[in-house]
Amino acid sequence: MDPEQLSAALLLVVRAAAEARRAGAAADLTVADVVLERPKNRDHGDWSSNIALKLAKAVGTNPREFAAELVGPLAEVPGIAAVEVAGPGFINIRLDAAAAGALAKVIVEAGAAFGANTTQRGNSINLEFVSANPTGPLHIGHTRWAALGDAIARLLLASGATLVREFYINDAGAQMDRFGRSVLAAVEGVPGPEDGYAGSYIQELAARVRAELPSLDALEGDEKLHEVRELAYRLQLGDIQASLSQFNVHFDEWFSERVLHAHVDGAPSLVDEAVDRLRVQGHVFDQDDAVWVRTTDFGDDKDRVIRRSNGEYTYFAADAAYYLNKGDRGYAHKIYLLGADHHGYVHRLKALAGAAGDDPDKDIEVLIGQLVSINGARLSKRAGNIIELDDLREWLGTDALRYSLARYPADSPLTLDPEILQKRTNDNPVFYVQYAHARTHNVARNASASGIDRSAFAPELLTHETESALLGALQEFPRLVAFAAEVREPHRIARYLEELAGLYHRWYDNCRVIPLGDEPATDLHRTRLWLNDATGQVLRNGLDLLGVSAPERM
RNA sequence: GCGCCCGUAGCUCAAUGGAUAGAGCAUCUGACUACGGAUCAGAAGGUUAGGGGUUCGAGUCCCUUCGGGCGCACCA
Repeated sequence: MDPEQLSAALLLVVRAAAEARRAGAAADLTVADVVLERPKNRDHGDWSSNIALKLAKAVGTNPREFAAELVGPLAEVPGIAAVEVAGPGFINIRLDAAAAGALAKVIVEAGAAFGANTTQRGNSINLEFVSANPTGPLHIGHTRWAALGDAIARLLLASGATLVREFYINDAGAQMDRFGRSVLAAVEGVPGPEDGYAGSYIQELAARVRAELPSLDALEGDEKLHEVRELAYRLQLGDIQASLSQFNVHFDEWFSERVLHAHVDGAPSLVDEAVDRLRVQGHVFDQDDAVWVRTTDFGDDKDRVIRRSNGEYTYFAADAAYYLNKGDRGYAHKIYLLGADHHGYVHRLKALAGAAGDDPDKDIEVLIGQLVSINGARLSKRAGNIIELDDLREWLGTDALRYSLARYPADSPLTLDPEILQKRTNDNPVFYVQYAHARTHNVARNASASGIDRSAFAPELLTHETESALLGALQEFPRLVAFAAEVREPHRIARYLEELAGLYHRWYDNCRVIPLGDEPATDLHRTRLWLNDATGQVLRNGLDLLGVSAPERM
């Protein structure tokens, strides 16, 4: 018996009880109103409903009394073993062992698909994240957005959304010239410009540029600068792409800002068109020889210049064109994952959506992630004291790194302690979860060697307290995936996996799959193997949603 | 000054307006002739920064004070 069936049964009972009281409010009730929760405290049963607390007033009684009227009919529902009223009027439901245990087989048969759901079906989403300037290597902040963004993408895809992972390449602004001049200076062995990039990676890029462009010395002036800049840009972007790929983050679209500024066959650029399109919507005005967008109409604290008095576009103009382009490509819903140092940009992006005629509350979503730091130090690419994604990955491994970063909500500032991250202990709970998964495979291997197989399935035998708890957690997984996708919070998957791993270890301690000594193999052992394998499957599916591997041996 | 985020156990952090606010680490006490102990059982640890409000019910929502982070360009 799954939660949907239980909700449907509860709905029927509630309707009948409300009608008996001649309360019209019950007629409008749907399954969505009858929310079942898995109680935190196992003593409160397998499932719990607060429906009596919510409806008591509407049906003209108090919660406990209304709840009491639901208990009898509910207890008659097949698969329900016990129903009781608790506290202020909660209804606690306990399933019988066979109804709860049937899930083990469902999971094993569904395999990798268990957890997939359709709650996001029909949503066409553009998820933009990382979007680092191609002027230097990815640092720990980018690493956090990469881990988080990719996990959010996996959650939404598992929930049925149409989604593209997109990386916006800021390759058209003044920072590219500073980058080019910095590399050129290094190539020529002279000090870099004061406003340039100073990390040691500039020297490395210069060496690679020299090696790949032996004819460089024949060039001069702007031509030389241009060649150096473009080659260094390609090399740096290639490095970024390789870093992310090794980090198991694969973008579907690498969108170059230059596309927005290009005049194809002399035609207006996408940026030109974007300003015109915003003007048509009525949110653009001219003042002091500049062109402005009235972003204050959408909550910004001041209006923003989109085209300067000298005729050049601001960065904001490219963003406007980019936003419109995403819509033109068919993505009704645009999600931006930005660092907290860009939070001042949220109102502007919302205003863009509004000025484009979209709904700022629905069509655009900006997720702000707080900064990551190490030992309290703020990291700066320009100062050159960054900690690179590549170094972190080699140091800690993709699995531990991705898991640690996806384990916390984005809006919680995160301080990584190198000392703790180096330890292979429960400070890195990924080891706890992965070990539980490896253990399920070990048990399955041993079972096979002992002649225990899945030839019999008798779920009514799964009566131990730890089996009931384990089944309860397994049952929650599809709803959790849907919820985590809806609120864009992958850390809920990580926390769930830790709980599930703990429940598995406790079950393992109490319930043997393989007979001890001369004990004969029974259907109980065989049925437990189903539960063992089901748990391994859910651990694997959950880890996969976080982009973390599930080793069969450790 | 204005805006956004945060403040929860000694530490790192959870908690969809629900029941006695939970995990891990650290501390203390136990379980290895083992389906790999990278595990498990138990103890201790809290005025959810302070105050007010909303309601059947507030760590969560609203107001306010204090403390911390970040941001407030015709830069990108």
